[in-house]
Amino acid sequence: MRKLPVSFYDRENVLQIAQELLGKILVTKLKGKVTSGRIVECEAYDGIGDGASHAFGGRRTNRNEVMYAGAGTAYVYICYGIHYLFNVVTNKKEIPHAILIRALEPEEGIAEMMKRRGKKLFDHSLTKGPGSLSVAMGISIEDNGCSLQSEHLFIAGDGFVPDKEMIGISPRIGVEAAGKAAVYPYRFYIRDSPFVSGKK
DNA sequence: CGACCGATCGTCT
DNA sequence: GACGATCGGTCGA
Repeated sequence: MRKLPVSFYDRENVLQIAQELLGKILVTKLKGKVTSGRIVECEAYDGIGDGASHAFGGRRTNRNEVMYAGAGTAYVYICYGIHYLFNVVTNKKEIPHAILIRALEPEEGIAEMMKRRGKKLFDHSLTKGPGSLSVAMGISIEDNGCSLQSEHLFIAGDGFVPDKEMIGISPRIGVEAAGKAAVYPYRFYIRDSPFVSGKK
């Protein structure tokens, strides 16, 4: 298992990177607890021309400032006042590309994830959906701006690459109000994974 | 199983 | 002062 280098994130085609993130492993190490999960669903947000992006039209505020940081930075923000949503920033500094991680298949530390989620029984909802996976992985607003080369939060590969036909593509979820961008096929997921959120 | 709805608060207008 | 890149519970079929 090998941490993805900055060069993985530092590329121009955010759709390509999003697709390549499927099958990679998100890892956190917090207070001695290791939790990890394989990425099975993500969405690309393609910079200032993307009507569904927080950076649409070059918008730049305290909240989304981290989107303008260099490749391989964590962008975490609060959604609906309740949920932390975890994104990875791609492309060069000042170019606000990002990928929202929407679902994982748990690997290590399942008991710890269940504890964080307040679950007694293991089921697919453990790491299904961006808000849920943040809780399971212990990701919070404190991780906003954190480098993904950190020891406590990173994404790694173990050589597994999903076959092309395992990958589904669809419009993004929850962006109905984004006009033209609402129908862009920027969501990527593993077709047969029960941990994928939304419709297949 | 699908549709609906309330929770909850930081962010931007 | 309105509005979310959501979740989980409830209700009805």
